[in-house]
Amino acid sequence: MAHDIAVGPSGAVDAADAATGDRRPRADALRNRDLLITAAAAAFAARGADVSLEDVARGAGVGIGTLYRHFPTRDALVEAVYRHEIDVLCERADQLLETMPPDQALAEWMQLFVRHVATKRGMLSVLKPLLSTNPNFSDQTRGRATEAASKLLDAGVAAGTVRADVDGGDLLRAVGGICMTTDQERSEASERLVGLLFDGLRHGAAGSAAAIQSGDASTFQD
Amino acid sequence: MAHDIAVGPSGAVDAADAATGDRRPRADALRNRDLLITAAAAAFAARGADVSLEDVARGAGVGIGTLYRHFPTRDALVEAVYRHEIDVLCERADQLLETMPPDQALAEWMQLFVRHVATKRGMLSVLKPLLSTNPNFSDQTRGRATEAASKLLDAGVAAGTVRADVDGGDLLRAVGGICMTTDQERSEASERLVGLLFDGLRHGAAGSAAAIQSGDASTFQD
DNA sequence: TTGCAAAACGGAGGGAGCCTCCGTATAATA
DNA sequence: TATTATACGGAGGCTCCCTCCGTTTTGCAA
Repeated sequence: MAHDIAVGPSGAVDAADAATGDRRPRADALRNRDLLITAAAAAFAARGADVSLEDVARGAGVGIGTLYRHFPTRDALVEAVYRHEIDVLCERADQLLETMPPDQALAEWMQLFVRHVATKRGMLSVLKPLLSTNPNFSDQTRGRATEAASKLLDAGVAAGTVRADVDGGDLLRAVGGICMTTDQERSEASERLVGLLFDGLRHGAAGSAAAIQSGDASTFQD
Repeated sequence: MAHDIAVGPSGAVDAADAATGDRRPRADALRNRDLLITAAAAAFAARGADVSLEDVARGAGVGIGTLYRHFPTRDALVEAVYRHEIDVLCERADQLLETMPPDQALAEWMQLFVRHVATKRGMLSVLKPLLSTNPNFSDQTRGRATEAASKLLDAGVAAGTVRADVDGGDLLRAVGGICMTTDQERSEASERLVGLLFDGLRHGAAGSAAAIQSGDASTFQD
């Protein structure tokens, strides 16, 4: 699943790679890396944030030393698992934009985000503390999600159905924050709150007065 | 704090008291409890979430056994420190309601919440993982905050300036969640997001159309 | 004041997880 | 096949967690 994370084909290795002396990893290294990510995902989902890394290594069938070589910190391991989840959401943003009006796509994506997070119960308990504690966690990965959020927002702004003074990063933080405070049984509450946020996003849009007066105010009442 | 548990005239001791064996805590126990809370607050603020409880005990000048007797879990200790912070916010809610219109008080309180949280940097790194991971954390304390939020919301709903389909718990979760995703340097971003949320709260209020048409749409533009 | 439980104290110690280090095994290369 | 750069694995040292129990202190009553 995460093969593309590894260094690309040797032809694509750029000057920086040459400078640091990077070279193509050995086959067993690549294989073990994947085994570890898979085992970690399973362990986190099943047993939550506090799994011992020794257990993860055991689950992957490798030694603890191998785990630490690939992922020097616990965070690094979590991030590798996390990245895949984000990829899924980013892809969906594009799909949504292709199949419905921007504001609807945005609303849909925000809800999708909540549901997606709610599904990953075990993972969530791992991510939550990390995301909330470490602002530098996964700048790169978060950047991809921010990009997706921005794309949706921009499309809405261009269509005049979404206000212009919120950026993708802000939106992501808000939605993420809401997800973080609710547990699985309350995911319905999250959806309501995210709906609320979305209403805020429409409020003040270029064409909002018209939308409101036409009685289209409450988007998430169904 | 638990003095009222103590009995009146000895003759009035009832079966329940005798059964649970409740009695007034000893003076040294009370003193050590306070010492521990103070030391913990300092340690958390200075060194973040990962202080060893052994260090906290040392800082308070008591043994580790004493710490564990008073606070059987790390969470219990954090909660004791946390409670005080919440008390401050609850008091402010009442004050605000007395001095300004409900919706304005609500907006003000939400912003106050953000700023208050942003100030407690060190504490925050302790609270965040806890609040987000443990849904049962401090039901009681959280209950007090929820109550304050509900009071503000209810007043707004009664005045027709706030929509009626959001409860205090939801609001608290949303604001708390937003705080959690932003760090100190970005507290200004949190304020913007909370403002956004507030706009969502007004949108759909009994009197919202009038408010919007009177040009009072953007509350947080100053 | 003195004596006596009851309550609280403190820290040793067993257990668990973290992470490093280095001898051994293995894939890539010639 | 021989060589060497890489990667593997797990023992071991360290820290922290938390419990347990002998010692100390406090509050109460005589």
